[in-house]
Amino acid sequence: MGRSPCCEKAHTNKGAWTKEEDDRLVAYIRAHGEGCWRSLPEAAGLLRCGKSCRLRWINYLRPDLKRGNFSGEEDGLIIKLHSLLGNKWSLIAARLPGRTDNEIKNYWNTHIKRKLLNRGVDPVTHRPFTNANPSSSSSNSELISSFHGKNSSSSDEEPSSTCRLAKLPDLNLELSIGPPLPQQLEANPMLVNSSAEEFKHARRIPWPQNFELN
DNA sequence: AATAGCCCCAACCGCTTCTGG
DNA sequence: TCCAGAAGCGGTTGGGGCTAT
Repeated sequence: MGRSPCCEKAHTNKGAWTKEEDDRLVAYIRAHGEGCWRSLPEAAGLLRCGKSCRLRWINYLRPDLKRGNFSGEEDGLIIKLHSLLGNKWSLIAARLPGRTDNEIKNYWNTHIKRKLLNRGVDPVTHRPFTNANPSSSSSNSELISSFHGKNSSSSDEEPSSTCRLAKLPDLNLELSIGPPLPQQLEANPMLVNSSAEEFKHARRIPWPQNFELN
């Protein structure tokens, strides 16, 4: 019937991680690298399930994490990417060096969603609500909303990704593995820290067939 | 000073997808 | 090609901290 549990729950800790557990996990990964999460807890001497270890490492302990507030630039990027990708947090995180999918998801739900609502923009569709004030200046969300408006002729159907990209020329979705081109770096400094490593987590989302990157 | 309500975020859960045999 | 196990993803929740009353 149900799926077997990912680990032997009777013998695992749950809840907040202690300093000692963090230290053990970091020490183990420093020594052995990220490997088999399922066997890691036992090997590292942790009474946690592998999933929990993976999450703790990815979301909190990784040395390349950027802590602290999101910049305005990151804000705008998240909104744009969300308008294109929806709740594909791992894909969005892949475009924001040092940020995790969980962090972006939380930030979206607690800050950006509210911000868009205050502007009269539906955070799900990125379209203005019918009673939205059309007179304000062109913020990112409004740029996106106005684009959606032009393409929403018949139904709730989402426009194709290629179509969306064509309308958002300032958004670089260079999602192939490899260093960005010099002209791409010049156009978007956010790409400086991008690497194949960032796309490890994004590899499983299939792109639309006609998805043009350049 | 006490406490009720709210906000934020770390962590969990269940499902999907990938991979190797 | 199929299947089982492992990894990854996104939605949801619990609880600690902050603020208002």
